[in-house]
Amino acid sequence: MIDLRTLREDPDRLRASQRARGEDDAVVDTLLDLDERRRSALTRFESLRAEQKSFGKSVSKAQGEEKAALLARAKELAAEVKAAEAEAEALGAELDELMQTVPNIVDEDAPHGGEDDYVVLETCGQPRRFDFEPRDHLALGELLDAIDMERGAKVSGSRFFFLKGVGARLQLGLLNMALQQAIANGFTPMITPVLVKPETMQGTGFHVAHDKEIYRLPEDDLYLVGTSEVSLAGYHAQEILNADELPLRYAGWSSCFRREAGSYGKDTRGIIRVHQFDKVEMFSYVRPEDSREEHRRLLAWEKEMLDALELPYRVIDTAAGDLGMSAARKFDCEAWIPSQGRYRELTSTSNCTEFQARRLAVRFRDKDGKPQHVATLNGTLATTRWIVAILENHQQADGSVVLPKALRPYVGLEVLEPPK
RNA sequence: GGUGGUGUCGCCUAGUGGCCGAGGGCGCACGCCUCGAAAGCGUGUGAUGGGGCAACUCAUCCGUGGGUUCAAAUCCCACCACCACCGCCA
Repeated sequence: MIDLRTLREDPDRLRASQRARGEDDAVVDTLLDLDERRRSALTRFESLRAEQKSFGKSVSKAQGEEKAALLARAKELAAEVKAAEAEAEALGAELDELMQTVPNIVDEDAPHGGEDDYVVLETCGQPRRFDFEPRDHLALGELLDAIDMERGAKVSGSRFFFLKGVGARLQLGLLNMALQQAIANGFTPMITPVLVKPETMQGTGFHVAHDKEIYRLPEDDLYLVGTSEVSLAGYHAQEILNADELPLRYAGWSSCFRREAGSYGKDTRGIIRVHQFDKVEMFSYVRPEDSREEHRRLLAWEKEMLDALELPYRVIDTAAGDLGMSAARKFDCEAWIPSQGRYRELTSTSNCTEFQARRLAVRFRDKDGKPQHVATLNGTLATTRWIVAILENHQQADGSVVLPKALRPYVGLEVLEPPK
């Protein structure tokens, strides 16, 4: 949620942001008008209510006929108060509903434009030259008896899979390595709920009612998270944190669930795009003025992981039109995928500034003792998809895969070999 | 799933329709006292929104949401969380 007071003082900022995202900036005028009407309705209600309260006093003191007369007037007043309150509430609800649909104000440094208008910030490592025809990750996964898509589909449908044997070990090792790195960098490891209440989902910036990505359990009014970011953002909801405990950094380990509606026919082979995967996610609560620096730190930690795994990748600065609801800026790291001859997203780090905190009411006390919203940020440290890059980039002609040194102790193997 | 109990300002607690427009204690902050501190004494002590340059002021908030009433922390209903016991089950 954006800040209403900022909007009143500087509506052009939101207009510019909306245009950068390629969205309608007329919403600004609608918001301002609604806000104005709500405030005057609220003032009307409040003065009526004050009158009612003082009037009620005289009723309790009066006796006999006088009391009866006062009671009659009091009843009228009560009705007026009720009507005024209802009006203020209705306008408040209307405003709130509209506010819920307004995305975060984008960072002015974010590139303008849509999905293809990203800016490549840097390229790290060189795509490897193969002296044989490299296999794709699924061919390797099947050869290694590590990935079983067919039985995944049998049991759960398309885009589900089993990780088996060295595949299971690889994922556990990878995620554990990520978690250990996070711990070394001061993060508190967390294993989070994967089912959350609607207000948690909504507060993080996902539309429970409209988002096509979300799995729902309507009978229980619970929602499967697409990332532990959701649970970690909700973790401190409704709290006022101590300024001296910031920044708070959590590393969440969870399964993630995505419906992938509308991506029919895209990435249908293998585990690039699946309904359920596992992820270690970094999540930071910081002072708003520290959020840009923290964003760079998260990016640096992502790169540390990718470097340790000896993967060639590039870093892109996502354009405004391709940012999610909550993000003011987003950097993605994309690893080279030899079988596709292109870079694919492995990590994504977003600076959500105070947007999520405002919705979830996560605050801290500033120097003057006043509560202020924190800024929240998130970034990927490892996911199931990374297996794709590891298998493909480190494969050998016989289908075996030489694990990068840093990963070996976590997997307990140096080379993944096809079973005899 | 069932039965019973509990839910008040950071913590503990008072409060069974108007004197609660929430009292007290602890904690915390400031002041007095002191060479300094402790103790003691005094003052203050939340959130949200509206108005105001400001001191300030008005409204809302007693788990959440409804309802009854001129008036609700207090009465009624539903829900949630926690505790205890019972039943069922990885």
